Amino acid sequence: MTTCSDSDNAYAANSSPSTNETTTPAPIQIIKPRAADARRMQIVPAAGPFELPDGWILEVRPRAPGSSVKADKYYYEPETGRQFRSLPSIRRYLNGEEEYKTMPRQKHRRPIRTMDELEAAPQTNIKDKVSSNAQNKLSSILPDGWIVKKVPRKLGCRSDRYFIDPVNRLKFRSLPEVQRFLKGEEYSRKRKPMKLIDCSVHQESLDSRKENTSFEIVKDSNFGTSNPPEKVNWVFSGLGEDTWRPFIQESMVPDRLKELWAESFVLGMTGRRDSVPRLTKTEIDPA
DNA sequence: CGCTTCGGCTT
DNA sequence: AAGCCGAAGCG
Repeated sequence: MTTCSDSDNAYAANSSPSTNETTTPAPIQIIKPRAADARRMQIVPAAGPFELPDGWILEVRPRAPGSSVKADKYYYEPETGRQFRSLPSIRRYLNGEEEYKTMPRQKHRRPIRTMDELEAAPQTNIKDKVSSNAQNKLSSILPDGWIVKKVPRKLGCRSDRYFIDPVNRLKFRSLPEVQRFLKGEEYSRKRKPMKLIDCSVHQESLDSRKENTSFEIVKDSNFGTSNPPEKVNWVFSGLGEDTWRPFIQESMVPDRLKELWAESFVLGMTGRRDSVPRLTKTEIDPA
């Protein structure tokens, strides 16, 4: 069973006579005809396919040419003129949901505070085997110091990975993207790396980061010779000083190292571009 | 417009 | 299963 209204997108079916490429086309309004025998009341299934109810208005507002997104859609309820930004939002509205405008968010889980909780937590895969093929692949592709961020999805059990270059403060979505970047390939408007946001202190930006997120730092060949970490999980454990806590396999990272990493991590995310420290063997070895 | 998440397709 | 990536959803 596939959800969503597949891509039956009601773009103005090539009936637009002007085939100008350079100018931004004007918004197009499509009024969905009301079926003669349209039922007064419509049952709206909470999940599954859902399409624009009869009589509703769809406005397609094209974006500037070359934009990574072709157009934005706006929907209007016929009687009230109430505007909606998406079909799911309309469905929520018709279902009588109070907060129909925004997607329902997963409840915040209580931050993890203890080792026991950490081990019990499903997504903080500390127990991952360190030397899997995947891990080796990461190490071989990603330059020293790069970070892999794994973001569990709100729904379902999948995750999205991001590859972060802390020095340039860029974020990529796949290894091929990273490789293209490293090769100095041009990137088109699409496929442009994302800039790392400045999440330095305070309010909204921090709030939106409360959820438990697992980070892995990919092995850095400079990270010492005796017992180099293949991977570190950074576990966000609530607000306060000791917020990001690195774990290697099961055990805590020695304090000195931890400090260096934390420093590098935080500065990489928030600091001035020119002040990002590089971890070097000499800094670490003395430990 | 830009970012996050979803979801289909590929590997 | 995991990864890639287009695109929906929405701030």
